[in-house]
Amino acid sequence: MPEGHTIHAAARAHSLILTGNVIDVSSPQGRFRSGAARLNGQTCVSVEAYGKNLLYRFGNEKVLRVHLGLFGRIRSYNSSFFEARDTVRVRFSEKSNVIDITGPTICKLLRKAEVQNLINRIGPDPLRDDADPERVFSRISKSRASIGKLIMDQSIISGIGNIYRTELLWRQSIHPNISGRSLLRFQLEGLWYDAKYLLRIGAKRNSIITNDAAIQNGKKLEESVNIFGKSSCPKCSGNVNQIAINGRKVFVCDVCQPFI
DNA sequence: AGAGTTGTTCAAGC
DNA sequence: AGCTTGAACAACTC
Repeated sequence: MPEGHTIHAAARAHSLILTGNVIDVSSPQGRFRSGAARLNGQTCVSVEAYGKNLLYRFGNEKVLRVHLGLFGRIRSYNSSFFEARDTVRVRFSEKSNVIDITGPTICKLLRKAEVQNLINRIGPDPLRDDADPERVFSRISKSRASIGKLIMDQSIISGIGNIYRTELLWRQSIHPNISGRSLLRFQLEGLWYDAKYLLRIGAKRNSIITNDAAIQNGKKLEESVNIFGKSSCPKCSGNVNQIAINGRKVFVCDVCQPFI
């Protein structure tokens, strides 16, 4: 049952107008159809990120939660004459600027209480000023699970994905299979502050850059990372092993990241 | 054309 | 309870 919500918003800070149907993604029919929406003129007052969640707040206190998941994309066009492809779930538009969102795993209007629940259940986000790293340290220190798993658990720390996981652990010389509770304080701090550093660069450049030497000019991912997808370690030239954690590839240098 | 992918969530079982 | 695994889902690229 497609439950369509119609929104028309002008985002002050981002100067966008959202027109179109915002529909729970669980509806297979939930897709944007040009001209299908009747607008109700709600103003988008802010756009905010909590980890990988984007929250678009509207003047009527409603909040649009967008999570791009693995396949979701946000594309912008300079012409409103670009017809939305039929996979578009939300279109923001203003004059000749258009932003389309496709493939989000979550794209849903939340009530106030649901927003609070969401914020409460996701871990501190290194990109946020209000994030408390002690919450992260204490969770990791209590867990027997591997740091490779914990660091990508969005309820413990939010924002880190598969590539940052590999790169962070390599940069901090920590083997992914070491259990969380055996990490030392300086290692926890190393991971947190490096995550902050790398994610800031990523947000600024709109690209994953973890190699200090990489000056990113539209280069490929492989030139911007250290060992993700690589077969040899840039530090010691040794062999890089590929392991799987929760079915995702993780790359490790057993020399630089000793499994103590 | 088929494989691969920068992710989450739920359910079930140990 | 904490942890693990598997499945489902998404849309596009090469």
